[in-house]
Amino acid sequence: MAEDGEEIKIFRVRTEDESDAPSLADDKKDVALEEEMVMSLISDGRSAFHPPSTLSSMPSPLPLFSSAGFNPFQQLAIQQWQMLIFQNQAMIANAAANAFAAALSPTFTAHPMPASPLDLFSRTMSALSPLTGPRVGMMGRGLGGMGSALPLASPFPNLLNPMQLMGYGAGMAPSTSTAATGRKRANEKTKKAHNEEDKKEHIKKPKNAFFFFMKENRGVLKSEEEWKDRHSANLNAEFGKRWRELTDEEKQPYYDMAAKDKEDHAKKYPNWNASENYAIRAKNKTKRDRTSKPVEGKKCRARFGLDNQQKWCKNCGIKKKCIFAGKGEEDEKEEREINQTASDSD
DNA sequence: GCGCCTTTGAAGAAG
DNA sequence: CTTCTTCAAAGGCGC
Repeated sequence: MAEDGEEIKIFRVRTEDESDAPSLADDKKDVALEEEMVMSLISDGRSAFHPPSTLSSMPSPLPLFSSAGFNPFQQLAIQQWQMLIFQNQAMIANAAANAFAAALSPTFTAHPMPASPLDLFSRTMSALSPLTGPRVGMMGRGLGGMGSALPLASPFPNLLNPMQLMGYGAGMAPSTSTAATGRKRANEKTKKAHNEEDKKEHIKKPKNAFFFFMKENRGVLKSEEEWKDRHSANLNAEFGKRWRELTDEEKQPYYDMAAKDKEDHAKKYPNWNASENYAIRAKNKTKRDRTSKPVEGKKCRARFGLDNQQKWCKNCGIKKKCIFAGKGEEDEKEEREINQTASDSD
């Protein structure tokens, strides 16, 4: 538990109760409009990023993010996302408001103001992530006093975002990366994918709730000064701590994501079995012995020795059956020896 | 290039 | 049925 003065930062999700009720109807209208746009985007069945007539007649979007240097598919995705974002300035403003609230809130230090258009773009991408759904995700904390932040519904449930195309997971954004770094990572990923195509397809396990929690909040934790340069293992330990501090209700959205992931996985790979992955790495891996406890299961005499009888269990102390040991012939013989030694010394 | 670290939860294997 | 083991993710580090 928290010590005096120690601040516990827990990644909580916003519930509907916390959202801004008066704006709900407007938001629903916006979402419906945007869903219609998205449906028109994907209706030709060829590309989710095919420009619909309504968008192609729009004025040029703001130059939020240069798509120069990316491959044509990524460029198209970026440009079209910019168009969508251009139409969703309320959301962008909301992202900025959230970030501003975060900067002002004494209990929330994770999110300073967007440092650049790219930063703002990245955050918006994160907020619109299909994975994030109707939740605020990384911006869910520290908004208590604002009241003006709009709920960030995800209007594009079927749309990939450019960050994912560039190799970043949903909810993640290259906070300080340059476009060149993004390209490098994308190329590495592509190269790796090609190599893996040669081998048998490796179907990964669906993620559990805790992994969704980590995935969604890793960027947030890493933006905190204390955790900025820490090793992943340290971060994960912290995630474990924060996860345990969440209530069941707060964990529920992550369990829902895991259930959805499991369901999708089962649909996609109906014949897949988790054990298919078991031997892939294990055969090259020295098995870590996590169970070996040197003298576990033996009697107190063997565990602690005759010189440490004060550590023996109650039963051993009164020459009865040891509560730790399994009893076999050897044990009985050993016990007889103890008894004999004890009576000899009397 | 690959295992380790570190977490939780799901699932399969083993007892 | 219970317990144990593996693997999902992340990314720096060491061999």
